[in-house]
Amino acid sequence: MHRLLVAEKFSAALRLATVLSEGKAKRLRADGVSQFTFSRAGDDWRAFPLRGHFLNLDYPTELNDWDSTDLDALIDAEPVPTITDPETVEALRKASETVDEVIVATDFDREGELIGSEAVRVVHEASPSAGVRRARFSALTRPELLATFENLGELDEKLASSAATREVVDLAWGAVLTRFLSIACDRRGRDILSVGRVQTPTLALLEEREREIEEYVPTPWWRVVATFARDGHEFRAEHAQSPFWHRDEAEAARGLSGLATEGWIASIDSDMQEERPPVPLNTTLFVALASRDGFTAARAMAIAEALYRDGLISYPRTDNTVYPRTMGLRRAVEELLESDLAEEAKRVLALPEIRPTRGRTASTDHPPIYPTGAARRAKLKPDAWRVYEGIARRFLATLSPPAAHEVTTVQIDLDDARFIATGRRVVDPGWRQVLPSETMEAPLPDLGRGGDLEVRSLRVEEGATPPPPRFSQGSLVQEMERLGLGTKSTRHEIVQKLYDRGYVGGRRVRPTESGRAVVEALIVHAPTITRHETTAELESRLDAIAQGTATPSEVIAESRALLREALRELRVHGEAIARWIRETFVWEQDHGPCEKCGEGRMMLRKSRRGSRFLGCSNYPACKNSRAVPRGMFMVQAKASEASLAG
DNA sequence: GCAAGGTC
Repeated sequence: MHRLLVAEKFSAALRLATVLSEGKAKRLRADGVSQFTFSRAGDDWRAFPLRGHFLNLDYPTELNDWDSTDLDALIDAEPVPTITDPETVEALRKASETVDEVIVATDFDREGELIGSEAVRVVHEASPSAGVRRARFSALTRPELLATFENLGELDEKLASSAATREVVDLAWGAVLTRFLSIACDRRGRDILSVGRVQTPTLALLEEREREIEEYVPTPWWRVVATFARDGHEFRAEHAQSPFWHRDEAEAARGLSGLATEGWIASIDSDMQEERPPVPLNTTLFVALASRDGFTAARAMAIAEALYRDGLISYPRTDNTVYPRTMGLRRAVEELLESDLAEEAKRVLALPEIRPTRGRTASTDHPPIYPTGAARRAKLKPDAWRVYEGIARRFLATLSPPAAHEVTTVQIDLDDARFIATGRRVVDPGWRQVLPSETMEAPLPDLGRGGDLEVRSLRVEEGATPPPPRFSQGSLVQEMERLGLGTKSTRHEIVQKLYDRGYVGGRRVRPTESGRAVVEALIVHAPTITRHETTAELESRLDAIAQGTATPSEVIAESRALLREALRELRVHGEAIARWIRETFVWEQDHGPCEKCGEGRMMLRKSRRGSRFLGCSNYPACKNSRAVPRGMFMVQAKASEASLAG
């Protein structure tokens, strides 16, 4: 028997081959693809690594001329799969020539099922009678894989066709609306106005937040604050009724404190509080943490991918926040003994038992992100080390005991007013030892059993409630996850895309005027594509396909009807929309008269590489150009080539 | 040249 094992990626093929062969698999390179051969139970096996999807949908060539293609025709057009990775497909075909059985071992999710079913089609071109089975596993651990291969299942063609339906729907909405807006606003080439099922609702979130900020009416507050001292050590206490929402109430409360020069401690209460260690990292949490450290989402993922390829961390694209039971946590900690975090690892190994925390999402994809190899600071670039260190410390923290804090509440009387001070002291750092925080400690001075306190100051502070904050890239990715927009593998790319299109800018993500004009036009005239609920509705129809209660053609027909309606409405208002968006663009791109020729205007342009600069509108007669003023756009490297060596 | 989804 010749069995062919098809994996979604290199690391999975390697792991499958290693486990199933008891470590005896041989690596060979055939037709440009590294593969693994081994024997098992008297059969010849070969593990073949794909590189994700090798097909992509596209419209037939005659529909790819934007000027001559009627968009109604595009809605009803049947897209055709095109091979995007011919080398892999050719190698797979060669590897399939004498195969008796193909075992689909791609990721255990909807896209994995589609990738697998497409791979089976390639296999059957070479070996039409080959049998097909499916290996479903939720972790590449030995026990899990051995159990899976004792009990192989069938390929789920319905699930695969639900993924194929998503492809058709996404392409149709994206292509039709992108072309409509781009053509209407006369924006071609690298300046197209893109629209999509995930990017547009994400932009709408940012637009909505921006509106909330603009329309926000701050509420003023007043706080009555006293500074007390004991033995020369000052601390702050607040009036028990703070904050006050009226100035005179605050002034009256201060008045009641009178002219007292001493405060009297009415009570001191101490309470022990346990701070539980954090949950394991999935992609979204990882991006959120990295974002707090100043990394963009795309840069954080690029570094994580490079660390993964170097064997230093586990697969970085995962929804899971629960370590699989079969994972071997102790081994993973022992691995770190060779790293610059050896001391921290030793502390975990010295614990009587290793009990990991668990998050809410136990999914079937990959384990949470954890370190798989030992790294040293001196061997990595500073950014790569920071990311690695963050992941490794987080991992150790999830295995560490809780931190214990003593929280002290002191009630102080000042004439007829009551003030409250709270302090916080670390009693047992627990996991905080490996993942410290700057705000852990805020102790009060030793107050003994009470008594008098010196009053150093008594004042009214005033301020106002702040508007909701702008999203960071990290909090945006978290919000996308919460709303079901995008996947662990694509959310950071979508955010990056909004920057690349010039729809958003800034370190806190803020829509540009152009981005706002585009999304506002769509909110009014094509709301379907701007709502995150549209994705949820699509998901439920895709589930129906997977369960056999709907067919792909039904769902595609429904989607086409909605798209036709959106296009009709957009066309009715086409001219007004185009004028609105174009005027906004011109206004936003115009950075004043050219200082060189004095005739042209300095306009925001995009270079061939995608970066932005200001160039004279009289180009090529005037070649004046300069950098974009800071803060307008966050210009950033894609960092896809990120290497780790330092 | 359009999307979103995989992975490198």
